[in-house]
Amino acid sequence: MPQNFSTPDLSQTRLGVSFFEQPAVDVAKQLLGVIMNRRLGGQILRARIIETEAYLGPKDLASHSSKGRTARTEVMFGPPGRAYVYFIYGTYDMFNVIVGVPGEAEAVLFRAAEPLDGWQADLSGPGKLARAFRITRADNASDLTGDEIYFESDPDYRPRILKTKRIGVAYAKHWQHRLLRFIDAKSPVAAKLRR
DNA sequence: ATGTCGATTTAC
DNA sequence: TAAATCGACATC
Repeated sequence: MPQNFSTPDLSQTRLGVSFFEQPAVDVAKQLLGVIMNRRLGGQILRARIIETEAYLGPKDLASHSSKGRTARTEVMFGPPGRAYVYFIYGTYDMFNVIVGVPGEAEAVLFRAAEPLDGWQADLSGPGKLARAFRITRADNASDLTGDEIYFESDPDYRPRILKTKRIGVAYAKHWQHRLLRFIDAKSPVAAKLRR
């Protein structure tokens, strides 16, 4: 039986480690429009990412890595493409991906997304996004290029990228003013995001 | 051992 | 505009 060698390889659209090896700002921007996948038992939860924030390492006073290497931030100083999940306000888990050069502790926070495939969920905020995707501290340090949580590019989708200051980082001296939050203005959900 | 405060959300 | 809620981190 002759094999069909021209069968499209769907995994080509899946984002690998090299994508996450880029600087945080690049990853944060390129993540807009990307499809996030989470395998839960038999089904897969999917959503298009529409809001992210970049955190630039120990020098960035808004980043947890500016506190140095601690039990909590340890994963930030590790290899890119891994999850950094932390608990805050006694209620929410925040989902991030480590990016850039290992040891430089850059990260991107996932802040909002549009559910796909008829999935009814409110993903407009980092706490709500993580909760809906069932992501908790148990997922900390997990590989985001594997089969549990992974990302697919959608070359046909072109986001309209809006830049603003990051949310909730007023304590971060001059870093609070940096335009490190990225929103896809094309998304209907973008209209109701916090300003 | 104790106090402060947060990469948020929701309700008043 | 403020309360909820608890763990990380700093300080005593």
